[in-house]
Amino acid sequence: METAATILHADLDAFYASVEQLLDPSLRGKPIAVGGGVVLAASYEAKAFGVKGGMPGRRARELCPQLIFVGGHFKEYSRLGDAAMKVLDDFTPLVERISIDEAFADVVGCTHLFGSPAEIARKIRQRVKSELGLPISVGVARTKHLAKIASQVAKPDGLVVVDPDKELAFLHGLPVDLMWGVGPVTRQRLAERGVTTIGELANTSPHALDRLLGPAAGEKLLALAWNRDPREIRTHHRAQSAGAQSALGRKPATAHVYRPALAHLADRIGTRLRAKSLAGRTVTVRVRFADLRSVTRSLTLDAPIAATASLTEIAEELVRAALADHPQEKHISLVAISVSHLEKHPRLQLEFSLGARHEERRAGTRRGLARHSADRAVDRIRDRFGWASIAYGSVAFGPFRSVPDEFRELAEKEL
DNA sequence: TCTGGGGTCCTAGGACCC
DNA sequence: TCTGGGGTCCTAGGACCC
Repeated sequence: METAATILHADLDAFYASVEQLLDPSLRGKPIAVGGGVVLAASYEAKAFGVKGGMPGRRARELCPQLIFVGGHFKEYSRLGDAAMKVLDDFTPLVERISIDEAFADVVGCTHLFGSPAEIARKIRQRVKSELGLPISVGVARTKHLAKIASQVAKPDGLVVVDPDKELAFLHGLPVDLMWGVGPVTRQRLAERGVTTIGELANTSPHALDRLLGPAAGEKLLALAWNRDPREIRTHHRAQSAGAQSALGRKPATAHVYRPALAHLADRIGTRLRAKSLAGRTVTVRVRFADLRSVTRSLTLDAPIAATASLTEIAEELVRAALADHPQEKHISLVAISVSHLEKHPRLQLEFSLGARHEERRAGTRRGLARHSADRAVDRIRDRFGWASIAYGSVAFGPFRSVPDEFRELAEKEL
């Protein structure tokens, strides 16, 4: 017997822009963009002009002179995204939240209560519309990959159900870039071989795909093109890393530029880690030069750290080393820090391994403990009075604010 | 006015161990 | 003096996703 199509992929349409149009009826039916310097989200009316997320605001205005920029109601995005996803929870516990506006759900165990998967999908769409006032598209299929493609095809504000016996007929006529894992580079490489549809990809030799995309990617795409998707619904997974970045414009590659930026980033990351009693062993920095090329440097420690001052020091050292390797680069446009190899830390056994010799190790231990209690004091003050109520020395003036912190938080994954 | 921010996974080379 | 190979970890870079 064939497996039934019980996987749903639900995706709120042009989410931030739809929320703005919901909150301000005068914006409905008009091309709007959330953001300013950069477009964070565009309404469908704006997308019709070619306006897309991530696009510089100036470029967007060129494409669509009547474009209306609106500020973000971040609290509302968070509330409405959660509320929409909670509608899925009312049908099944098997929900995998992908982001603020997107989730998979498996309704295999609840059709006897609520009807067929297609009927459940209709109910979900109807409830999100009537209770929250937001359009949401849903794809229904036997696999996650196909359900996701179905919801993309359904947009805007639609429902597409893929019957198990019509899967390949549905899939093979679609362009390759609808597939999970095909971005601009892969799409271009495939196009150079004359492969533009998923059907053409499916009929390309494994050997050719190997050479073109590498063994793992080739095999994966071929499996997906034949609708063999091994991925299952994962109800809760935790992030493997925590990071933060800051675009700087075009700034001299000097310590007095990157030091306060790194301190701010380390502060954000350290706060998040400590809030979840986590610490990480690997610190990675990225430096992007003025021409947008970037380099990374990383360091893996013996023991995990979470103290802001330690993260800052290591990040500074790594950035110094990266810049020293590229002395001809005089300007930088972005710095980033990421902390990985995360571990739950039961006690204050942190940052002990800063020196090789015994004395140094003891000094390092004392310093680590002192840093940890300083961080805890700051964390507690922020819990009561808000994040901006206190900051580390040179960060106090918060000079790097290309994007509001509230927007950053929307993109953070659960640690 | 030269493009935001938070993530995941894969590859490839080298060090090191057995 | 020359010769094998597997496994794991670390580092750097890159593609991709939302």
